[in-house]
Amino acid sequence: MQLRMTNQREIILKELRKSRQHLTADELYERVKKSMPRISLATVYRNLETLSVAGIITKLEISGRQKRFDWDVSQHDHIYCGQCNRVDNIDFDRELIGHSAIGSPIGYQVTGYRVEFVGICSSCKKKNEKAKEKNHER
Amino acid sequence: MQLRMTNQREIILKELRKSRQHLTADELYERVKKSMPRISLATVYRNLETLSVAGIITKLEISGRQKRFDWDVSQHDHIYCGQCNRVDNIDFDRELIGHSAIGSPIGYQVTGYRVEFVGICSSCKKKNEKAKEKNHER
DNA sequence: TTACATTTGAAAATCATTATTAAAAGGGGA
DNA sequence: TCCCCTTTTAATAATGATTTTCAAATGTAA
Repeated sequence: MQLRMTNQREIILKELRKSRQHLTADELYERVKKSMPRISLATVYRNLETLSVAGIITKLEISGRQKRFDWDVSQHDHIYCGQCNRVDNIDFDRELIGHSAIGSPIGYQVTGYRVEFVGICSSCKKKNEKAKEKNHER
Repeated sequence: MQLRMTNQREIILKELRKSRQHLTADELYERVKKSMPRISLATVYRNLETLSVAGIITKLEISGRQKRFDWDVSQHDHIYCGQCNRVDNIDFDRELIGHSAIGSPIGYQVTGYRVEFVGICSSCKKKNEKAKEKNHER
């Protein structure tokens, strides 16, 4: 894990950690640009890849188009908002699955599993309620 | 669900059902072209979307690049090969999760969850063994 | 049959991501 | 320090998957 910490690498990592969120490459790009305006989006992608291969961050395999990155490398699961694609952590006992007998994997050698919860985040819930009210007004 | 069954729509659906697999849009396109050579890839995408919105098929939100479509709309989980991206069904007791208390969804209204297993499929396993043998020969 | 709506094929556009390339920056070791 | 070699970068082009656009074709209802 002897990974050279270049300037841009360090700023990208610091910004992701500071955010405490699950950001996409371009969200992170927007933030990093503030302190390093000439950085390129490709550099952000490249370093996020490097950092995740090194195990310093995690690349999340989640639904939706854009990938998101997690500063928290401990094994945990996520929930995402089906409306705005926001991602948050969810507390859930992974052992439940690990200990369950996995039936008929038809010749597969199972190496892992991911659990992904789907829902509506609180901010979208509020938005929807307001839109509903407006509908009633008409 | 009163969905007009156009010619192309019907052929696409029939081909997917016939395959008994989890095909990508372009895999399906290649198959459909055989009986309808002038069909366009956009039509395949368009109709797969329409069919899945209507609940006649399922669009799979899986890891990897291309989305896959499932003729089987019953709720079940999948395993995918991390090497060739092939997708298969996996038999697994979803109740395990449904009954588990879901901790701190921080304001989310949970609407569902997906479990995705990862592994190496039997055909890739074989391939790898052969490659290994070849390595030893040298 | 006419009039309107839906669907299609072909092509262009979009979106996220990766590859290319020439220039800049970083390490050593003499 | 200077030289040489490797890595990284910014900018841009390229890629792959999917979606959009639009004019033509098809379907439907009165």
